[in-house]
Amino acid sequence: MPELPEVEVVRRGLAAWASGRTVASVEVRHPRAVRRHLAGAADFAAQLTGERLGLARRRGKYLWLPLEGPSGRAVLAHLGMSGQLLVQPEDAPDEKHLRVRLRFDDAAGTELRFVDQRTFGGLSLHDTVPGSADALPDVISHIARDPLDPAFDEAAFHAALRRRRTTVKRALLDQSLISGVGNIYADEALWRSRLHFDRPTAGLTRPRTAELLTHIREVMNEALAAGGTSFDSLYVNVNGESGYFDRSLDAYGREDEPCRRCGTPMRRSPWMNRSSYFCPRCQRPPRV
DNA sequence: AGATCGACCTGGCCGC
DNA sequence: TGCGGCCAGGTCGATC
Repeated sequence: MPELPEVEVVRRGLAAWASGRTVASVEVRHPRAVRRHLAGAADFAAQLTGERLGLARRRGKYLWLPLEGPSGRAVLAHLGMSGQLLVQPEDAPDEKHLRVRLRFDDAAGTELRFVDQRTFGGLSLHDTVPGSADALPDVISHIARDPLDPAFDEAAFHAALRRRRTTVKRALLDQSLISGVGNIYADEALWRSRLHFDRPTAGLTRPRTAELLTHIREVMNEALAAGGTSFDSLYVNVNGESGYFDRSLDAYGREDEPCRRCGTPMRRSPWMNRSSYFCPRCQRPPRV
């Protein structure tokens, strides 16, 4: 399940192996992999063909490549739950769940593939926000900056938490408040912060918000370091299991296992059609 | 406008 | 062994 660190590793791979190349052809093998394109997959392919790809960018879990032509557009990617962007030799066998293939007009001998078992992810083509330095696609202008972005506004984030009538984990997963955090990193950061997922955000003090952000950044940077080590090959080859799943998680998936701080058995609570893992002793639920 | 919830999707796993 | 059903979960759009 790619969250911010995994997506950043993919971005670096794209910057190294796809940016600067010109698209020779696009093959869409599954219509659902092309998103929000009313004119259809064939038109998507036609629009992209002949375009030179600019430097790969990322905000939260979204990735995009600005097109260097005069259109001022960008090709946007979201990996969803199971998406991968792979730079593969042109003669490598097709993956079972290959959805989109981009061939290039150079002699590098590699192509870019979007592979996605569950098709929650996809590619799309968008206008970019006028004047934005990083060619932000207009459809993701509602996505907040992520906590690793130097321009992330901590004071504004805290103010938004205080204003909202919601709970802390819901807020962490709300990509319009802070982006890049998914279920796994939310649970990890909350455990490190000794915060129960159901704590109201309105009661958070500024130091508590600062501590939470510090832990989010720590867990993401550790994951990035782990994922980065697997990125030394010729190919972008990253998925939700990149590196981070090899290291031990402190909260996620550890139901009934001892808390690494106090030894109390960890718990799993059903939460918004998914699960929250927490230590019932270190992370006390709020009084109702 | 803010909050909530269902739909989307497929493979792995569990229980009968 | 086979099969049905559940689970994983990020995002968007509909609804209140």
